[in-house]
Amino acid sequence: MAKRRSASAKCCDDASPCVLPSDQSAEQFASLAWALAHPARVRIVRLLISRDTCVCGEIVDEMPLAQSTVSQHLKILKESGLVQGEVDGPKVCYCINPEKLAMLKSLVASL
Amino acid sequence: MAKRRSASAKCCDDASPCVLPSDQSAEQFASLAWALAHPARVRIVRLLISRDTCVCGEIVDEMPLAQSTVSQHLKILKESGLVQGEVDGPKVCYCINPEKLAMLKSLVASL
DNA sequence: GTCCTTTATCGTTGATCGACGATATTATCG
DNA sequence: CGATAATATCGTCGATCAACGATAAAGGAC
Repeated sequence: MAKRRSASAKCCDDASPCVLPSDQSAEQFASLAWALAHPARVRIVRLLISRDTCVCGEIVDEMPLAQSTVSQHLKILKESGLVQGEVDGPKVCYCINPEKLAMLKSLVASL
Repeated sequence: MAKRRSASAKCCDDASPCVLPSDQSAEQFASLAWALAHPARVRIVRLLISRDTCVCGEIVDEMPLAQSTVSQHLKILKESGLVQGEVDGPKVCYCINPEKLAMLKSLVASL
């Protein structure tokens, strides 16, 4: 949602980036907020922060959701940049991206 | 979205609150994040913070959106508790709810 | 009382979310 | 190479978002 806003006339023409005029920062903010706008994703992020060791499929076990659903949430988190995935054999280890997390904190703190 | 999660089996039965098990805080977090998960709402919140005087329909002028759309966003912000509206004659003045804002900052900072 | 202004609500439409099961993908192991 | 395990992706479905225009509602002004 935060990424590809529907280009509904009036806001932007053809090739323009379609950010609300003069506020690209709001886009960035909303994009990060969006990543955490779902309880499951909040839990995942908290989990990843708490465990320095990047977990992988343990996340699925922690959540009352299907594996595919968790995978989708992870994808969203990855797209937001808050989370990074690293392939480790057949598994994938996820971890927090500290820079993005710091950026989020900074953006919120400077509200 | 943050409020009435679709109750899709498996997660909760009849009258249960349907929070992800043992994490009601994630619900609260997500609810606040959701309020700011749209660039327009980020801009509105920033606007309200910058102007100590609670603005009203000026918000509409600041945004490239229809009046009804802005009103909808304001409704969402009000429901999140981040913003309060106060009737002033025919106009309505909006302002930030400092407590909710503080709560948001606290939740994010303690990530 | 009637107009005008301001804001909220309604109704619609298209797009996206969020959930799931089923299936594809990829890598290790025997 | 074939089987197994771990993830990702696909396809679907119902619900919600986000936008708009049109209309209702409420208060002030003349």
